[in-house]
Amino acid sequence: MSPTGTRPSSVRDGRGTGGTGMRGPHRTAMSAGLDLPPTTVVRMPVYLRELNLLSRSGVEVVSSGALAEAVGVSPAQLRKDLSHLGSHGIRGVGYDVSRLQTQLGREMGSAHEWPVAIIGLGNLGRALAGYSGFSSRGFRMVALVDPNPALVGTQVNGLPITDLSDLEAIVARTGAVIAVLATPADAAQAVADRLVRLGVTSILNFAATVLTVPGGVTVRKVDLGQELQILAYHEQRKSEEPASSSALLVTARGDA
Amino acid sequence: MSPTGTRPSSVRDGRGTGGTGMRGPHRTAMSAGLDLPPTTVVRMPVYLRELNLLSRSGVEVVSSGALAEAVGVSPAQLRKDLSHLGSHGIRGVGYDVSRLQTQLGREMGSAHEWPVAIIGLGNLGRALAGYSGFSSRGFRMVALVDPNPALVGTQVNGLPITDLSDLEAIVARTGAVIAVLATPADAAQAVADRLVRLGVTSILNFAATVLTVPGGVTVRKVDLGQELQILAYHEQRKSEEPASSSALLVTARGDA
DNA sequence: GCGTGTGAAACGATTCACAGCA
DNA sequence: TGCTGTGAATCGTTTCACACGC
Repeated sequence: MSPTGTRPSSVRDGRGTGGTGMRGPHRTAMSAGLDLPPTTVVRMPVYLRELNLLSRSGVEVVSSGALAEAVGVSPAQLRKDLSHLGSHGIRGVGYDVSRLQTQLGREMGSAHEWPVAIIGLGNLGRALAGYSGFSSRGFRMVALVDPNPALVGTQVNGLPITDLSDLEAIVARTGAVIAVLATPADAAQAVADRLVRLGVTSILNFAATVLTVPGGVTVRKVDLGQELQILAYHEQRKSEEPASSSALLVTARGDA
Repeated sequence: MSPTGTRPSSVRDGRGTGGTGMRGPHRTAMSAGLDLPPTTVVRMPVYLRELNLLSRSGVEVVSSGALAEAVGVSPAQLRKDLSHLGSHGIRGVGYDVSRLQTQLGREMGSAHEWPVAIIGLGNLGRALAGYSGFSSRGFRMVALVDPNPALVGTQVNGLPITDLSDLEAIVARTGAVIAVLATPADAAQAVADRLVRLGVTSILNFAATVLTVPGGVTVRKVDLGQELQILAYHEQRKSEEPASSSALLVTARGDA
């Protein structure tokens, strides 16, 4: 899509890598900055979560086979993924759970708590505001914003809802760099534009619309209706299929 | 794909369909049942949504370039995706919006309304029960199930919550083949097992755990904490990067 | 022996580039 | 002329298979 500069800030790549060239893996032995393949990045949080679970149950060492099975990937894939962070396993044994946990956590940015703003507090936004899976993974909701006068001033999970017109002030004050967009689809782009102007560089978009943002801003879209439609496609295929004898249908795994 | 590998029960088998036989509404003898590439399947609902929008605004013809830009993919990719459904565009002109809409809708299973059950009505489950993006895309919530006595009997969006112990009865009665799992992580696998036994063959899993299901059952996982962690990873990289000269880092598009 | 780490092979998805047709 | 449809080239991801070290 690179071409078509029709609209304003579409952008897409740039793949700035170039520059000083030194960027590949192993920039420094210690600490992060690794350029992981996108598919690996997506799986890392899953590994991390499983490691936390293992750690909590007192497991100290885990093999790629065992961990892989727990998270539903192949052992080879797990090893390849982990190898991107350098070599931390012990041959013939496995991985030290707590070491790997630390290493992976640092790489994924779990080292500190990220302040998050939620824009749009309808049913979904309110559910997200109280979602325990956020806080347990190192995120703290610091701002709830909605234009609805009936909501402004009320609290969700102990945090007051601020009026949309105060978006700039509250984001600046709380220092949120990650925003969760749970507005109606037709409001999403306008809000995203304001957020970007404020310095927000990561957006989790629940609105069923494609956001256009400048380079340097990361957007992840979660479209719940889309997910169900994907399932419907598979359902339909199954029902059409006349129980073909040798069929061995594959199960789609997560992937996002 | 099929991560199979060493997994225990996973995959294997030819479609449990057996038992209750064909559940899905009509098998619509006519029309495809095309085996689309997984990445294409994921994008189809996005195209479909945009087509609905265009249709509603009276647009009758759209080019791959225009449609592609609206949904954030490259024109070549869009054409390739659509070409899987056969040739429906007009060279030199573009695609007939309503024709494409119909064709795509049929292929994705939007031809009829799918009955859906939601298990787990905590904050998230309740939000999903009232989520307009489901009904507007051809899904109808027909059963809400939760073990909490305080919730059982109350209504969400006009639909009463049933006790978990009545899961079998309500699923059988409503004929739901698609289920949305919004239970705590530690309850998810057990509920999934029961659902599968009941003939449910598609599960949208919001619990932060990997489900193991027999072959023929499709699972899609939506892990909200994971999504934020992916954003955190990118945030971290940006903050570590000392504003490398001409850096113009990439924006992650969908994922899958 | 066992399990990691990793090149190399296989596979799949995306992009390119252009022939073909309205 | 303009845009679709599509083989061919490219790129990225996954899987294989085996050398290496505990």
